[in-house]
Amino acid sequence: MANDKNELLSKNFEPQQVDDKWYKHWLDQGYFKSVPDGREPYTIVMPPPNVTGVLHMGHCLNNTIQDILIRHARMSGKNACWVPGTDHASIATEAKVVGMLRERGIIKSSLSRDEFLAYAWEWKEKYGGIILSQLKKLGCSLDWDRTTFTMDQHYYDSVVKIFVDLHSKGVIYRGKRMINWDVKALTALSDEEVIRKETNQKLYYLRYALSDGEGMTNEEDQDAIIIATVRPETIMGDTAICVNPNDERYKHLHGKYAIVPLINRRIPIIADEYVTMDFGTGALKVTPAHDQNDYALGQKHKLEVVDCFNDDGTMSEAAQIYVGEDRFAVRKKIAIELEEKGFLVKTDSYKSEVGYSERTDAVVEPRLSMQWWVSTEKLASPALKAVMEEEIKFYPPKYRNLYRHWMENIKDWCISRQLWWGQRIPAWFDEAGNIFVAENEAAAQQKAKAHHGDNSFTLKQDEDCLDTWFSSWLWPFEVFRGYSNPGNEEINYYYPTQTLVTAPEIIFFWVARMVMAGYEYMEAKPFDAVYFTGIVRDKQGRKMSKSLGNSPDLLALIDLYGADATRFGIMIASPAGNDILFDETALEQGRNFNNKMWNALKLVQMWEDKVTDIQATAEDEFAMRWFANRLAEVKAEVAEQMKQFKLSEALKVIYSLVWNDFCSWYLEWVKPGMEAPIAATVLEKTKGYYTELLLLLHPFIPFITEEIQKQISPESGDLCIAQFTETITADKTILQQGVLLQQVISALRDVRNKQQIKPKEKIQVSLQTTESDMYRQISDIIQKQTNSDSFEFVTEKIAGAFTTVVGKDTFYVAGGEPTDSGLQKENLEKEKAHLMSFLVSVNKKLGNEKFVQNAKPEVIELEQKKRADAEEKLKIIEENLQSM
RNA sequence: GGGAGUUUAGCUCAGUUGGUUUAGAGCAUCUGCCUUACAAGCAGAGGGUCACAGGUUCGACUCCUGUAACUCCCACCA
Repeated sequence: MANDKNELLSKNFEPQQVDDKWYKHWLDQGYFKSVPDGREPYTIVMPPPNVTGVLHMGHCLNNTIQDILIRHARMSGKNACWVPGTDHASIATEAKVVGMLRERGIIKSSLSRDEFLAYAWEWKEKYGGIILSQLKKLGCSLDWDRTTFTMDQHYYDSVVKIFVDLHSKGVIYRGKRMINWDVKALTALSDEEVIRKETNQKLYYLRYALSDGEGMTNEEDQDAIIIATVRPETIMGDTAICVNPNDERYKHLHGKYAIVPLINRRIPIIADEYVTMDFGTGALKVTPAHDQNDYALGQKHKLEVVDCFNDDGTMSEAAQIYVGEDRFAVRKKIAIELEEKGFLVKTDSYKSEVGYSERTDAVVEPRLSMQWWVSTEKLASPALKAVMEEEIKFYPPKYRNLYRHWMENIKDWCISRQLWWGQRIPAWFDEAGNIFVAENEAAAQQKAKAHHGDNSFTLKQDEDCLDTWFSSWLWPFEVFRGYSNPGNEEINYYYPTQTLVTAPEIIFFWVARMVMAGYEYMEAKPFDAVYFTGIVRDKQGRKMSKSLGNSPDLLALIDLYGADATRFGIMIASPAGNDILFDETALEQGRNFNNKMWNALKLVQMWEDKVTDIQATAEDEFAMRWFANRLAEVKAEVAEQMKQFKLSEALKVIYSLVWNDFCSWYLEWVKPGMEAPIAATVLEKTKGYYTELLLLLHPFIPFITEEIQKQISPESGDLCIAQFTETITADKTILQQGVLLQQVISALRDVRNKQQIKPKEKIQVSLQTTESDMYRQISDIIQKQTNSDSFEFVTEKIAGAFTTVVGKDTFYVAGGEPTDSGLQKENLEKEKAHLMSFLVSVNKKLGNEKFVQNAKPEVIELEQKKRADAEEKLKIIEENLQSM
């Protein structure tokens, strides 16, 4: 697969040349396929995107995280299984299909159910797979053979069976209630599908004349009652006016009647404490058909219900006027008419929360209607317990509170939708309105026959279908046919799954319900952990949306930067649960990182031509020992972070290890001179370290790591299925020596900068230290890294040289123009001042009797060491200052 | 109206049970470099009274109380 070793590598990494090649290779090798075996499983079921969807930044984040977890598990000896799929998304898809038909000049109502469904399936086959194929571009290591759709036959059947089962248990029932009605989609919505938005409205003050008992209007104002409403178009549905019984202004009106303007309906004036006296006029028009509260009031006071709207939000016959016109058009018109006829007293501007349909963005109409419901109380209790007792862990844990709050206040779930695309409700009615719930028509017939004792009936199936979430809550087990084929090998092996990665927005829609279904049907949790991603926002923190046009084209980004850079960019700053502010510069950072690694590869490959069997130098040995330990240290750190799902942090740490420790320090330390050879052992070790880095990075940026691995070692196996190596315990001493070396190099380079010594100009370094043995093994590195042509140990100050102190060692740098003693004096004075004030604070601490009494011995010891170190260093600096 | 969360360098965030050389990283900024792996780069530097006010403690970014700002969730004031 890999290029020939001697082939010239391109200047920069070109993802377009390698991404597809490797994805195809991994697929051909079947690396993403999982079958149950002796290994421990690591299972993730992908949150199935809507068939209507196209890949957006949210999917990118979500699936990148899942792929990182899955690849990390695969490389950790686990049997990794990641299941893809799509959701039929009843409302959203039906809306798309209706739209498509409209473009072709077909109206839905002119089609039979079967004809419509044929179009819907056609649409699904054509567009439904796009989003999954886009995930391949991202590098997602999904087990494609397991791809599941929520309307696959086994899945559809399971949904229906579960409906029947819950109905037989009395958990599912039918009831007439106030529901949220979507006038665009013409269906009921669950409470969760309603988005409340603060909306500017007008509050209309309307004058309702008081009735003399004969239904006559009286034109005098004192004989009227004024109400405030934001919905003047519903006055035709008014069946009472309500005031607070304690409201002195209206006490004389209790039991009297008022006249609804325009239609002259006579309605009673009732009293109820529900009404707030200081809102509006303290008098409320009661419209039981169009408001939840009014409905409750109506029930209590046995009021008539007048529904003045049609399904689609136009005025109904019952409204008497404006029949067939849209509710919002009528609102404007009726206000004018009311004003003209003297019923409108005034208007105020007013802000309130209005419910919008999540799917169609239509203003939701509260409506009384017969629907199917899931009683959630019993299902909720084990589901609440599992999260509270951390049998299921949430990352970040703050979402436990949110979950608890919802579960403790859970309401029944409206599951019927007046749509065709979805699982049809398995309930049949006879002419008398008896309901028979059964898996299929034959079974319903049997039930009906048993009920009637003969065949004197015809059955008609409920026209409605089920809420999408009533199918997606089975996802974690039915993708393994855990319900349709209970106890099969796969469900036993893969369930419970390990991690669910999803957005907090669907914690109620989906997460909570999967937990309920898991306990109800598998008698076990669906997953061990839930990782909540944040919301992807734009640079200014706004949500990405089509209307704002701030949602970047993901595929274009992948084309431009490559999949790895895209994954890097989205992951580098997105801790669990935090919203991420998407900024294209992060992708640039990812691309730059790829180039950095690519160039390191080029460097190492150049060394191939310089190999000899010479011995590694002491400096090489030091560099290698240091890097091996540094690598060990980071590996341990990364392992810990992965365990805690700190993916962003892990990536940052590896990034820094590669760029700073490996490229900036290690490679420079072992780099041979221009014409000099390199020891074979050094090259081999270096390639080994590089491979270790690639292993760590592979879950994050799979393509380039696979490519580089093949470049440095064409015979090696594929990184995709490679296993992480064991971690040794890092040696603290060598790590500290490494840090010291870096500090020395930086300090000397700083002197060069401050003295304005040109990079090409050599410097001469002298060192006054008590650790000359240690420095002897790294002196060549220091010289190489600071471009100095001499390095000597001395016992006193070098005249005319620039003095700088690192730790307890004093360096004298000569070279370039004569030293500016003012500058170096200033430098040392600054450091002196810093040490002095530091000493003051340490001394204060150590001088405090209570501190010495109460603090832990190791803390006191540390403070004493701090003091000793600071004093020693201060002494060195003062000596240097004196000799200036 | 109720609940939760956030507030640390210009930006995005780390900071584990209070003590780790008087707060770390990346990006951005500034200075000097086209040094043959890399200018999409290299080297170096600057930048924070840890939102504010109290309290507990020998010691607070870390614990407690209050205040402010922002974010999210839930909720039937027309």
